[in-house]
Amino acid sequence: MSGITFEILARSQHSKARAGVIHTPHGVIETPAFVAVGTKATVKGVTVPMLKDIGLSTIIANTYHLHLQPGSEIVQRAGGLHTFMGWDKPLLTDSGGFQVFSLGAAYGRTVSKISKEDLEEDTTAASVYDPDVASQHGKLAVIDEEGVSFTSHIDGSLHRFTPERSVEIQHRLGADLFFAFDECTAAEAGHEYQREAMERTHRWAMRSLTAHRQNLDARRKQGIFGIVQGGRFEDLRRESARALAGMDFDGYGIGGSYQKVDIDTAVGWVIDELPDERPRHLLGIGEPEDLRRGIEQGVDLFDCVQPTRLARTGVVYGPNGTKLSITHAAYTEDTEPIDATCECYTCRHHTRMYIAHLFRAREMLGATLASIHNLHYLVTLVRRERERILVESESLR
RNA sequence: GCGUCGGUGGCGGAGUGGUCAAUCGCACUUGGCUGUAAACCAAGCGGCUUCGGCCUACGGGGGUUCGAAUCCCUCCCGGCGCA
Repeated sequence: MSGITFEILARSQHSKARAGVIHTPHGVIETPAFVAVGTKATVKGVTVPMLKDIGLSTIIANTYHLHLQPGSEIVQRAGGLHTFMGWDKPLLTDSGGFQVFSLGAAYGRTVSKISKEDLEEDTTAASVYDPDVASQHGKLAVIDEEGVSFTSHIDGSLHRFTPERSVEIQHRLGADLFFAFDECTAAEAGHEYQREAMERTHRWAMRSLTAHRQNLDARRKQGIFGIVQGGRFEDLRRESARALAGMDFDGYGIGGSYQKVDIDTAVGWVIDELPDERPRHLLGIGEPEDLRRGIEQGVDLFDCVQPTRLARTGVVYGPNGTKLSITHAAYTEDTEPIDATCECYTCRHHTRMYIAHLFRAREMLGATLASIHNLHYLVTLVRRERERILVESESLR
């Protein structure tokens, strides 16, 4: 018996959207939901009471980062991730697979998880994982069939992740839900490499699932999600989703890199193939428009660094979702809040000119106030979408 | 008043005959950021430009020189010392 269950409460009559509840040992996640990214057991710059005030129900932390610092044994000794970070609500951990991408193929390059333009296929993408090539390029991660070897970005020490090791670490961290170890590929990787990486990810998924099932205690408390890959190729995406659907995960992550248009297409293909009764998590996606599209496609969970990273670099979601660079000259004497219609702590208490001043003066409160606002903006956006699905569903009856 | 040191782009501060429209830092301006090596990174920052250049600039004025932010004279301004 898994530690988590998913219940669908309502379905939109206009799209594939659905509203539901994920029950976890640490409470419920009302879906669709936006999950805050708390990589190193902290949502950067925001305290737990602030997160609760914003309305966040769930945080996702990272296996790779917590393994390197402070180490999963330390977290376990603290009583698990919940106790360690003082968060008593649902928690997820990502497997570290994304770091294989960001420290491997994407390392030192301007490769983004999202590519906006039509990229030419890079048929040599497979070769970037060759150890020699990798060392030439100064990459920190190298992939083989068994797992990934990587050097710590913190102190250069050598480490190795296998699916079993990732699961073991995630058991120690003790989040309510965690992800199977996967390989996130670059959007421009060609079909050949995407297939190779995808098939390896499937084998890793099975190994992760097996490793999880062997730990009866963890199995009772934690759920595991498999991650669909396949790049932007329909055949691969569908194949990947079908393969994972056959593995009886508690839910499914949709991973990989995308082109902007893929949010509609690739996610749609995947969802067609996934079991309806299991939750789906679109990994690493979080622009307002992407959230709306994902929800329409039937996505239940999202996580993204975008709100907090943008906030720290002085960009906030303004009225109607426009992005404001708060340090622009225009705001230095602007007595309005970031968004007069916003009900977040920041907008209820502070002006644009004040926040602009904090950023110019490099005061850390600026990043905190901006993060509160951006998180609130996305959480509220998703909650409203959820309410709409519920209302639409009721009107149908 | 005498002596002395110094006046360089928004600020600080290099440069001390040509490769200087002038190193660098700060400030400023504008981009970028989507499972966080990110409180970060990048570009710009005298004016004009058909992007090849052109013009105006290193306190003011004058001079030496093929050539001056750099040397000389003079004036103005500031710091310090002595009266």
